[in-house]
Amino acid sequence: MHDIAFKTVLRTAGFRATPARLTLLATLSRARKPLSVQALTKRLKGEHIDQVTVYRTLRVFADMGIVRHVDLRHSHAHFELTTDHHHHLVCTHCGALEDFTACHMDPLISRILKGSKRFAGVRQHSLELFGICKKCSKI
Amino acid sequence: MHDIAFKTVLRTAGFRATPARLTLLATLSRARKPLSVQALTKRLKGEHIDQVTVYRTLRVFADMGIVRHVDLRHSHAHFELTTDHHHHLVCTHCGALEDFTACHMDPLISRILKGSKRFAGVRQHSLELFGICKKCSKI
DNA sequence: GTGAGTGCAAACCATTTGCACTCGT
DNA sequence: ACGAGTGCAAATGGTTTGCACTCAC
Repeated sequence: MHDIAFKTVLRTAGFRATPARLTLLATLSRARKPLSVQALTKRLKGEHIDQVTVYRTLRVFADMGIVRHVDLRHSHAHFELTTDHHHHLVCTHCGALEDFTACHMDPLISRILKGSKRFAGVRQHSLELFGICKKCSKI
Repeated sequence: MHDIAFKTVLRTAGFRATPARLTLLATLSRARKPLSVQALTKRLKGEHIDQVTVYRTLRVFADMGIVRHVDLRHSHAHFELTTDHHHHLVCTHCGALEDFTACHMDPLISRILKGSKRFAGVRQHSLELFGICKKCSKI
């Protein structure tokens, strides 16, 4: 997905395609890993986008469904584009990240829903694996 | 697990079995669902345990591995005993909770580790399902 | 008796809110 | 030109830290 596509996505959803939003989307797209608000704001430095705007914009994106909040068990939130469904391996020692796509949750989810008396449906799921990367395991 | 067992667990791990810690463990044990620090502190009211102590104690327990931090996508953390491995269904509308135990992650995890160049092992995983409960789906 | 554990007050830091200004439409 | 979007400053709220006191060992 690139700049012109982003513009269309925003307009179609009834939002304005401002420079801040387009830059933010482009930066997230380039990053290819979840970014914290701080990291995101720093990478935008040439553009002078306020951190508050980053927060507000990320919330809009999350509500739209094009950005997802990822819990990496740090003290602050991380965000990434939802362009493809994937999850993360996180090294609890150095913070190294790796993606994986095959989570095969659908059979599990439908089995759980069948066994549940109170739940009607599942829309999203969190799934992150926390472990040790090869570098840190050698230390 | 009951009070005397908790005492042993703490002592064995090299920690002191103080009233605050034992009460906290008993409360978590009674709750049978993840509690926020606030909720936890309230339930201990008769005992006059400071919220700061609750935070510090929970960290100790989490480091020991007998308590786990659960991310329910609220603005604050929730904690529960790790006595049995399970996960949660969370209603994104009303916050209703339900447990499920069968997550069958081991095959998935070993498959992912085989395919990973950078990761040596996985120790923990997060997995929560976010959806709509039957009550809220009728509204 | 000694140091781990606790309470209280204050600090910290990620995130949110208020309000006046700006710019996309 | 109208209102959505932004920047700046200030508030908020969950969580952490400093320090003197207490109690489990």
